[in-house]
Amino acid sequence: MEKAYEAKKFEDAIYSEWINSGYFNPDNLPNRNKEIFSIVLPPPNVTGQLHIGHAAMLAYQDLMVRYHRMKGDQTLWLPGMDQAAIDTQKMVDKKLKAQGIDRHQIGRKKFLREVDKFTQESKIIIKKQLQKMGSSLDWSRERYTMDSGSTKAVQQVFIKMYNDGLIYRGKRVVIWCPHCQSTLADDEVEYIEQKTPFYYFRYGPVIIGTARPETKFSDKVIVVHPQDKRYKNIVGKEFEIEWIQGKIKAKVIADISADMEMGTGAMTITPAHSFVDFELAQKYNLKVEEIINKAGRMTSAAGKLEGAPVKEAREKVVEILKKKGLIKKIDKNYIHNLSVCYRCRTPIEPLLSEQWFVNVNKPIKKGKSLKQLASQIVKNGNIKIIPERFNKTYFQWMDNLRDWCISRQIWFGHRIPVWYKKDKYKIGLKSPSEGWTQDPDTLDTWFSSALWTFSTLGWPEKTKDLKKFHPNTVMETGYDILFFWVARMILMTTYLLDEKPFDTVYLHGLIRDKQGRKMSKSLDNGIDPLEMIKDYGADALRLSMIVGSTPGIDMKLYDEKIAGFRNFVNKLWNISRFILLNIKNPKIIEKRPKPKTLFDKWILNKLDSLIDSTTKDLDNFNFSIAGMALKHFTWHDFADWYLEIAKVEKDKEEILLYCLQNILKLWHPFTPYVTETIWKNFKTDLLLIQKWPEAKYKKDEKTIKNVQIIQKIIFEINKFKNEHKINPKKSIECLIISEKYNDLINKQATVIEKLARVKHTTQEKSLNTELHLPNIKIYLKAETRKSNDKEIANLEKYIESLENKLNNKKFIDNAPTDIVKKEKEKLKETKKLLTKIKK
RNA sequence: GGGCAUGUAGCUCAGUUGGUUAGAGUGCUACGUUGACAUCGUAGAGGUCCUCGGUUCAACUCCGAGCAUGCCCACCA
Repeated sequence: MEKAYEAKKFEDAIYSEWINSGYFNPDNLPNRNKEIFSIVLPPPNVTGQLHIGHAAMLAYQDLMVRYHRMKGDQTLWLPGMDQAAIDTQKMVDKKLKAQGIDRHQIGRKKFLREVDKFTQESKIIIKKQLQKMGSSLDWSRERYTMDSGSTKAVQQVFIKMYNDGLIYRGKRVVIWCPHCQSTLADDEVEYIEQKTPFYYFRYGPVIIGTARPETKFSDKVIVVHPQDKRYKNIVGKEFEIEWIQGKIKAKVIADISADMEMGTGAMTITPAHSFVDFELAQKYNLKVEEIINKAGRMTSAAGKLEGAPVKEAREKVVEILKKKGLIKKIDKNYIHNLSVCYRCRTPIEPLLSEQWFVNVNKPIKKGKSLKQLASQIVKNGNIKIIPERFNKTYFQWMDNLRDWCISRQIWFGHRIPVWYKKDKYKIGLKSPSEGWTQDPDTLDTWFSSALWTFSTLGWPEKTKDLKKFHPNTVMETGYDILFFWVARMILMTTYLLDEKPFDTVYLHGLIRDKQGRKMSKSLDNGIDPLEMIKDYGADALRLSMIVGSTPGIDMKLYDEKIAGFRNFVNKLWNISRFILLNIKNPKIIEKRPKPKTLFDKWILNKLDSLIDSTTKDLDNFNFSIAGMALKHFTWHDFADWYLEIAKVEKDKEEILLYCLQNILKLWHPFTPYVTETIWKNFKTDLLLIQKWPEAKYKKDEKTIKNVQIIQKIIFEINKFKNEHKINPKKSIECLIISEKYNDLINKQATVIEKLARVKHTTQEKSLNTELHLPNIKIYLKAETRKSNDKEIANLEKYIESLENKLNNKKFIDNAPTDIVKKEKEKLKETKKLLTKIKK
């Protein structure tokens, strides 16, 4: 073994060994129990690069998967990729544009061939990157949201939902990007804060406020709140009003959607260009008239302004109303959020469009709608969300869910299985007969991802895998896609399979830069996981994202942090190196060896405790806590103490090996590469499939206490040397006297001598320094004498606080007796210590 | 506007049912390099646990109010 662990020398070869073993595939795993652990990889987009967020998700998932595999569970982690329709199409567009090609020139078929070429290449790159992290994914089951299986599932679902009356075609308000010429999903909208003039107009009997006067051409309804006293006497009446294009008739209705506090409390509605207004229009059966078209220009409803771009029309409308004296006030400091397309930053238009929708409100099963089913299954506790607080977020979103627009006006994606002939249309995969043309649109990319937990397992066929691995045990993903993905999976699965998609949702936080900013291309503050792996190794990168992170809470990541964990990985390497250097043919130690000395007992008891706690922590998703405890044990208990003891007390081969082997097993899910590399020294099966350690843990109080005393003695002597700038290597004369611990100290004399670098003597006279510990006196021969002022002050303060507590009758009366006893003991010992020091 | 989080050592963060003289890593300082490890060791300095109230014998921990920061949703009346 080399002096330092160089990750890049080993990682690739180790990964190949794992792959060749076939053990990533649960069908090949030996000695399985009945438990199932299944998890599906949230499919990365086929647009190319893996980012640090992916690395984090892989670290958490691989941790769980490796743990369960070692426990003997039938463990499946299924990989795959997502077509990311819009993103991918845009990237290919860009690539072609660089060659001077426009996709409309070459046509749909040729364009899709280009997309195919691009995604093929991309998949290979991503796969390699996923593997670099050490992900133990079952590649034999690799899937893609556009492969034949997925496609079949998507088509079948569409048809079933249509037949169940859950998918319909309708003219409804959608989010539209006039530049991209497509509908957008909610998450594809960004907001820019902007100052816009906000106009107040005289509109018959009321004043209305708006930032978008150009949409107001055909507003003919005034809405006020039913309890608004100001307008009580005009509700239900009709008024003739002077408006943009002359006189119009407008009636007043009362609805709770009007906010009394907002503006004047009265509003007019524009059903074709607002979700809220559209719903109101349906409720009251109002006419829905389009004012803006898909190109972002005014329609014939705007009369003379037909064809004008939105911005221009706004200015003109204001001018007209000004001339008519209908402007009451203009607020120039109004700030609002402008919605823009996330890709081209064009202001989006909510507008009426003929699209395909999923009806989330229609009662289907036992009178429950899709969204009610999806809500209920979480409410009933059938799906557990970690951290819990996201339940609330989930319900809020689900309860307010509107019909889901699933058609997209792009070429790449699952094509909508609908055929048109004049005004007729038919659902089906093939043209019904001559003269029918297929819908040119494709489905929202989330439609296929929503089926991911079961389409990957072979659904709609009733496969063995589906039966065995569905529902998934865990869904691990970032909280940022709780709505877009997690919620939609729950919705689709409860409807299609009558079950949940997974038992537990573990939502990790997002990775941020050192300043807490989101990582983005424009800021150029991204951390490339591959760079980090190259510099520090995959294990260090994984640890840096597991330890110190809490689910649902963002985490900052930066070089120094990863470097710190690289140091730990190296420490683990050197611990092993030290142990293995002296052992020629290291055997596997199956049984817990019999302890011979105090420290043997201690380390084995601590190890039992660690095995116990790590198992519990991993079962409870406390990854960070598990990692910290492991790290503490490995570095401090085992390396700093026990290995040093082993240099003094000989013949510890068995215990050292036993501890090391267990440490490696416990670490393996966290740091698979270095542990597997070290494990090779044992010349046996891969660590990957070693059995997870089990231990019956009972705290050995006495041993732990005794060791603490010895540690404290050594610590005090070291501290003394340090404070007096005595070379730690220099052995000084020492005498330790303790009635209470006489036996213990005598037995551990050699350990103390070696670790504290002292020489025992019986000649008390020559020893001019005394250190104080409860029930123990340490005499040292040293030139200097330290000042105790600060220590005395501290102790006096502490004693005072303890005395106050114990003099408090309420405390004595109310606190549990063992607490009182403990406090009394503390006081007694501290007092003793103080008098000794004062002397 | 509605909701959710976060606020603990210079920095990054732990702190699991209320009882610790409040912890880790990193950075800093000092001394060192002992049979593995300078990607190391030993020790030190450094904290009104955001503020104010309340519950309690006891609050970093529970409750309320406030301040600060971040995020999500709604909003172009």
